[in-house]
Amino acid sequence: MSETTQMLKGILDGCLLAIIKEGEIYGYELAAKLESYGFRSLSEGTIYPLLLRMQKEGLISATLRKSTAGPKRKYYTLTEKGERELKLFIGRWEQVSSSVDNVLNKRGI
Amino acid sequence: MSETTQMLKGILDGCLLAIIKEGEIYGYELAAKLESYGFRSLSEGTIYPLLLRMQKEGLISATLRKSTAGPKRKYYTLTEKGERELKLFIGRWEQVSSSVDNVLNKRGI
DNA sequence: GTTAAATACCTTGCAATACAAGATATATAC
DNA sequence: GTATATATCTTGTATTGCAAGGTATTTAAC
Repeated sequence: MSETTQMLKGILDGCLLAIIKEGEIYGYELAAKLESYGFRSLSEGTIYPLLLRMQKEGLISATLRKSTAGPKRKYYTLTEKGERELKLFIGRWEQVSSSVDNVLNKRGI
Repeated sequence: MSETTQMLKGILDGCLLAIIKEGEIYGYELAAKLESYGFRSLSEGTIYPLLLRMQKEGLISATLRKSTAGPKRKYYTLTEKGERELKLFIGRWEQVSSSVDNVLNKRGI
């Protein structure tokens, strides 16, 4: 297991929501986009199950479309519930990341 | 399970190392310190197993001392291996947190 | 037309870890 | 002796990233 694996837990789902909010996108493209944002190569074994889970939870919805080169693509968009969850995620992230930064910079609140 | 629980995975151990590096400290005190840095009440069921694990891995070492009010305290200090691990953690944290910030601020590298 | 490569998606099972719940022990104050 | 605050540990559960392996489609090369 990679060293950053544990660190991504509870973070990846929010990042996917944030990217999907920018505009309709399909899984394969998402993986590339995450890498462009600085995430080290995330495997499909990570992304596809996550997307399915979030779809089942009603955070995102999917529509199939034909591709110009390959099998059908599954395009995802954010639902209202997904937008609310994204806001909650951002709040949690700000709380946690500022706490960590406080610890690393050695100053209390 | 709390919402931030998953987000703390792979982050807490590094934060403990960073606090222990500041100076000898025991578990009970550590919990209070974490809260002062902004972490919401972390239970002892989280902290003590983590400390034991890190001790077993040789990242920290412990000495028992009498307390003025209560049972003996177990004071922890950082080992050399722990210092190296702390540096690695900081590198991982900077990589991951900047990636997340990139996603949330919607700008690629 | 068959083969190869790139695209695109899914499933199963494992490993790691935060935490709830419960247990134990010491010292002080009443 | 009883209550309270201090201080530590153990067991079991839930969640989730990911490796490994599988399937299907389109285009291009041979």
